[in-house]
Amino acid sequence: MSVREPGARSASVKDVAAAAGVSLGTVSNVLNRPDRVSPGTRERVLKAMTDLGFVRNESARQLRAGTSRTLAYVMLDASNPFFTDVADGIDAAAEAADLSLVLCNSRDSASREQSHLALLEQQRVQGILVTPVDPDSPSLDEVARRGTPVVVVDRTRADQSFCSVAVDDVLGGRLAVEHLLDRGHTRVAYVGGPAHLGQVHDRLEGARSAWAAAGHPEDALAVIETSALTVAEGREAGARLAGIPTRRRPTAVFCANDLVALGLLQHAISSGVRVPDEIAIVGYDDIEFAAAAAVPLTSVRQPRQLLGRTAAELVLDEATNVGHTHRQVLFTPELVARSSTLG
Amino acid sequence: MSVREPGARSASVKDVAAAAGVSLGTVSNVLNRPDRVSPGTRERVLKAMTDLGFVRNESARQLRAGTSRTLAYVMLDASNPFFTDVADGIDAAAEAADLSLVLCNSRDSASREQSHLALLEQQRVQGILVTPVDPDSPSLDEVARRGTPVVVVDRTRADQSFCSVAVDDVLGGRLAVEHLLDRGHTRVAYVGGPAHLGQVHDRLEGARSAWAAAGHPEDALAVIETSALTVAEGREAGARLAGIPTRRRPTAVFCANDLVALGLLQHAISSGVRVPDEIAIVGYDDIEFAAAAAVPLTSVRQPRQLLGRTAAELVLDEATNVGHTHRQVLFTPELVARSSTLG
DNA sequence: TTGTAGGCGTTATCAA
DNA sequence: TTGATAACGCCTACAA
Repeated sequence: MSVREPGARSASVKDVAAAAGVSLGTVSNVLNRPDRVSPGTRERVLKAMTDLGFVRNESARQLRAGTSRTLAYVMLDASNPFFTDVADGIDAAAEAADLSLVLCNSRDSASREQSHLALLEQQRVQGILVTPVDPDSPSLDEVARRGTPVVVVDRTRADQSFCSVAVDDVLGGRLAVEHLLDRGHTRVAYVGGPAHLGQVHDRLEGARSAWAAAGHPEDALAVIETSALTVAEGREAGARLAGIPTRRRPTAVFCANDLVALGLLQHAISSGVRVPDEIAIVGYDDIEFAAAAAVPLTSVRQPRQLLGRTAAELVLDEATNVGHTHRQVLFTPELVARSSTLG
Repeated sequence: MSVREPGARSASVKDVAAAAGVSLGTVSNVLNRPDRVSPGTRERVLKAMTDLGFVRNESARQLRAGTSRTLAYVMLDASNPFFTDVADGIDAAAEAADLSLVLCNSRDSASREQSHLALLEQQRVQGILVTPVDPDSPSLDEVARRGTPVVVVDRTRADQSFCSVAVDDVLGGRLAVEHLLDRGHTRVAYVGGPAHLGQVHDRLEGARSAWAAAGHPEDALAVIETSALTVAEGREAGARLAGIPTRRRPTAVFCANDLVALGLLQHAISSGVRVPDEIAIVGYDDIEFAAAAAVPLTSVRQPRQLLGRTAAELVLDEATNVGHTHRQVLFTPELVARSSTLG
C-alpha cells in the first residue's frame, strides 16, 4: 500500500492519460461523458485511475467551470440543538439540489464569523446562510453586494435588504401567555435576557399583549432579566423567584428559551417546589431535551427543519434566478402543552 | 448599490489592474507582498478593488499554490452535544494553525459520509478528521492511500493503519462500577446497546472487570440491552427495570451514555421512584445537560475538547511532517460524582 | 471515437 | 518598484 508523501503532487489527468496510453481529452471524457468512450478504453482509463490513486482536482474544475457545488451555513452556536436542527433542514434541501453543505461555527464571535464569510466568498460557494452575531452588521451587505447570495436565518434585519427566514416571536410570546391565562394563572413572570436581543424583546412584547388583552393589570406580569439564555441563568432565576414571598410569587413562568426553562425546572425540583402545582413553566424552542426533562416541558415550538429548508430554497433562488426578489418569510410557532403546565 | 446578477463573472485581478492602470503583477503584489508596492499605487489598487467588489478566487489561488487552508471534520451526528464539543476542540487547534475548519454532518449515514469524503478529497483539504459510521470501512483506507491525511476521532480501528484519538472505554466502565461498589450497591444493571458498537462493548467489559474484582457473582450484574443510545430508549429501559420485583431489582444503573441515563431518570421521577435512594444512576459523556438534569447526573467525563485538539494536531503532523508515524492516542476518562448517586 | 489547443484567475519568476 | 509570462489541472470546443 503506497501512501503519498506529504507535499507530493497527486496524479493528474495527464498522468492518467499517459498511463492508459490515451490522450488527455479521453480521460476527461471518461470523467464527464463516459458514454462517448468505447468500453475498452474506458476500462483501461478507469484502471489507470485507481492504480495511480487519481483524485479529480476540484479547484481546477471549479476554476474552469466558474461554479461550485456547495452551500454553506455559518452557525451562531453549534452546541445549541436548535441550530443543528435548522442545519438538518438546510442539509435536506441541499441534498435535494445535489449540493453539499458545509457548516461553519462562529461560536458567537463576530471576528470568527467574518473570517468564515471571507473564505466562503473566496471559495465562490453557491450561497451563504447565516445566523449572524449582529443581523444589522454592514459586513453582510458587502458580501451580498460582491455577488454571493446571503440569506439570514432565524433573525431579521431592520432594513429588508436580505432574504430572511424567522419565526413570529411576538405571536409565540402571545401563545405562551394565553395558555397560562387559560390555565387560570393571574400572577405570571417572564424570564429572559439580555433585553437587547430581538427575540427576547419580541417574546416579551407578545406576552404583554396577551396579558393586556385579558384585562390584567400590566404590572402583574413580572419580568426577571437574565444575562444570557443558558441553563445556569435559569437556575439563578429560579433562586430569585423562590425569594419572593409566597403570596406575591408568580404561579407561572414563561421563559425566553428552553435552556432557561430547564434550569428553572431543575432549581424547582431540587428545592422541593412541585411543578406545575406550585409553579407552572413554559419554555421556548421545544428542543429535544424539553420533552425529555424530568417534568416534560410545555414549550413554544418553532418549525426548525422547515426554517432551514426554506432558507436554503431562498438562497438557491437568489443564486440561479435572475428575477429574484428578496423575501422575508415569517413562520408561525405552535404551543406544545406538556406536564409542566398541565398537572 | 449594485448587486451582481446571478451567473455574472466577478472582477479578477486583471480587471483590477486595468481599473488601477497598473499591471497584473502589481495587483498580485498588493495582495501578497504589500510592502513591495509603493504606497501611492497600493492605495490606487486597493481603491479599485473595493470599487469593483473584487474577491480573490480561492480556486485559482489553490490551483496555483497546490495547497488549501482548510481542515475538515466529518461528524457522525451534529445534534449530539458530545461531537460539537469535540468540534470546538478541533476548531481551537485549527485556529492556532491558521487554518479554517469546515464541518460536515454524515448523520449516521455511510453514503453521506462517502460523498463528503469524496468532495473534501477533491478539494484537497489539508486533512480530514472523521468519526466514521464504520471505523473499519475500507473507503477510509482509500482516501488515505490517495494522499489525504485522515485521523479517526472517538473510534479505534482493529488494525492500526490510522492515527486515532479515543478515550479508554474499558477504564471508564470500571470507574463507573467501582463508584457504585464504593457506595455499597450489590445489585447493579448495565444499560446500553446495540451490543456491536465498540463503545457499548468496551464499557460493559470494564464494568464486568470491576464487578468481578470485587468478588461479586458475575450474574448479579444485569445487562439491559437497548436498540440505540437515545433518551427514548432510556425511558423504555426504565420501564423494564420498574417491572422487576423489588427484591431483585437493581439498586443502581450504569448507562452507556448520558442520553440513555436522562431517559431513565425521567422515567424514574415521573413514576415516583426516588433517585438515588431507590435507584442510583451513572451516565457517560458528561454532556452539559447531565449536570443540568432535574437530579444532576453522576457521569464519566471524557476530555472532549482535548480529544478534538489532539486529533487536529495529529492530522497536521501527518500533513506536514515527512517522518510522520501513525499513533493511537488513548485518553483517560474521569468520574464526576453528583446527586444521582450521592444522595 | 479520439486528439489538440486555449483559457479559467492566480502566483512566482525573471527582466526591465 | 513595476511589468510580462508561464504554469497549476481541468474542461470544452473543434479538428482529425
